[in-house]
Amino acid sequence: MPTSSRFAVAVHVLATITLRDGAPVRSEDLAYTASTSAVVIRALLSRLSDAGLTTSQLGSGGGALLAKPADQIRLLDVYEAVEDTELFTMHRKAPCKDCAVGGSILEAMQPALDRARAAFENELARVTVAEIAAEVVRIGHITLPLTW
Amino acid sequence: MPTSSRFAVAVHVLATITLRDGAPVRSEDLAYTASTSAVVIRALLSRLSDAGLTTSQLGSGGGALLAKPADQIRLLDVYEAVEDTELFTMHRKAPCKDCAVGGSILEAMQPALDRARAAFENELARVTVAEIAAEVVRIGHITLPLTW
DNA sequence: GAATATGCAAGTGCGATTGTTACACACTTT
DNA sequence: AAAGTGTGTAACAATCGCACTTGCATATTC
Repeated sequence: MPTSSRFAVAVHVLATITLRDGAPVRSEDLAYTASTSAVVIRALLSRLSDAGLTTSQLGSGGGALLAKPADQIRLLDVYEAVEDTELFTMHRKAPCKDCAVGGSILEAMQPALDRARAAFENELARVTVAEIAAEVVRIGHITLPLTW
Repeated sequence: MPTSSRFAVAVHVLATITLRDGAPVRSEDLAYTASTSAVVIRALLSRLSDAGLTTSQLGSGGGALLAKPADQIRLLDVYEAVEDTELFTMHRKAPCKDCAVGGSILEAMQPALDRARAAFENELARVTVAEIAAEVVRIGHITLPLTW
């Protein structure tokens, strides 16, 4: 399963921008801290921007900024902005519809899977980027404002 | 996020075996209802067997059987038996440890991600294969015992 | 002994993710 | 205005896991 690391990197990026407190952060710098490339970061920022979480500032001294306060960005918002695949992947080819079980297994599973997904999303909705950023400060003994 | 369809197919397989009520089911027949190949099913059954959920019977008239009652097999057991990847995929390359955020972002996110995962697993633990099989019967208007 | 069914290994095809390179475009500064 | 800076995007290669197929050894039932 090519599983994507986009969610983790996106939270990393948003926490970094948050701690810069208003100063734009270049995709190149974000790429450095996240151990990836600037192109990947820009693709990520493109999704975050589409979701209304960030904005970008062109030209010298430019970079990425938050489009709204960090305490109003939930991890669920980030997750939905950057993650493409469903939590559960069903049969690659639809099950045999003429079979007793195959004909209704998907419908039979759905409520249970929906509840699991809802519980999952509910927890992600409880945490904001601001809280993650605060945790970073607490754990890392960082002195603000951030220099690097 | 998992992109394998193993979990869905495994639940399908277990529900089918459940409704056969004691009669072994050949991997070839399971492959047919799940629209896949017998080799894929056998690989799946190998994992389920390792987890103590199924057993296999060789020879003519053989096939897969449940290793314990269907109402004692939780969807969480199935999920853990067949799914390899973590719910959240972290950075492909570890983030820059010398950076203010990179040095502690993983640790900072972990509690929130753990809560989401726990909520997810908790819901999957509430549902059993027996309940899914009962839903299949209810939705599909099936007359037991299962002929196909 | 013959037929049946599982278990497993090797090789192919496919799709998503990530990384790389290249270039056009917009904005800021001098 | 011109130069420098940074974003946005496209095209391509590399990698990885999943799923499919083929082939065969092994164990069990009839």
